[in-house]
Amino acid sequence: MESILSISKALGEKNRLRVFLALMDTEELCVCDVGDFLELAPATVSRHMSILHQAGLIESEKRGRWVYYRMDTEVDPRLLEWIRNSVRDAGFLMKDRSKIHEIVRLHRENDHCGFRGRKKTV
Amino acid sequence: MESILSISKALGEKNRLRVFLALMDTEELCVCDVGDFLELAPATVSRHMSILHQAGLIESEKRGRWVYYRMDTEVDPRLLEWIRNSVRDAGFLMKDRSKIHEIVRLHRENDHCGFRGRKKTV
DNA sequence: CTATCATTTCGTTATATGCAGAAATAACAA
DNA sequence: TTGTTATTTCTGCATATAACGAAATGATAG
Repeated sequence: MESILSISKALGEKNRLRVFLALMDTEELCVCDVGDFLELAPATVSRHMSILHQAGLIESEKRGRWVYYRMDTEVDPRLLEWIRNSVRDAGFLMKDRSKIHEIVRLHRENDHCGFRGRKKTV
Repeated sequence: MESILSISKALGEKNRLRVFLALMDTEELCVCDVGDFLELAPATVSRHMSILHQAGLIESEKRGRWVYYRMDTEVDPRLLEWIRNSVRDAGFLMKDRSKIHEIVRLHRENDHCGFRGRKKTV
């Protein structure tokens, strides 16, 4: 029951659910990808990812300066089936999908967040 | 996505999850059954049931003075499969299971909560 | 009708949680 | 080394939510 509870808590917050759905559609994301995606501060994103991780929904891998998150391969396929099926409608999802793909594209071409971030163009 | 979110929120609270699991194992429960089960005030129980109801997880039927809640027949079977499978372990569940059955038995024999409730036996 | 019981709604309080900023840690580049 | 970027942890604040009691509502019994 603890696992149902922690998973439900993890997915019961809009931003975390959006990240998880994005990771069902994207190989891997680092914290700065997600930061641009959700438009939240890195500290906040880090905390959200930690909650998803502790629920066993995602796994992390550190490569160089970046921590990449992806779907945990151990996630119960029954859960994924329910989610995939429930998300069929989702005009919302289309927007998020193109958004995350665009962000990943930019981040991989340039140096992740580096090309902007703290650099005020004012 | 809204449905995933509201369902996850609904099940992401321990007492609501316990009620939902109980309803996967019990035909129907009224508010006072659940009150004795969770050991919470009727007002609190009513609110929890309302949240489960709004998430589409349970349906209600008023019969006489009582409102009976049961699993909503429209709940996605994929969700139920995940839950059923995740709950296999659950030594906790055994305690809750016998507790709810005992409460229902007592309530159906006597007049629901009436035989005690506000009547302090001190 | 009046009384009683079950439930819901409302108001209040305590706790939990999302958020950002600052500081700490880690990895690399120069 | 020093500087830069990415991430995490910590702290404080604002909002969300779970809890109760009291009052309102609905239904039945007398």
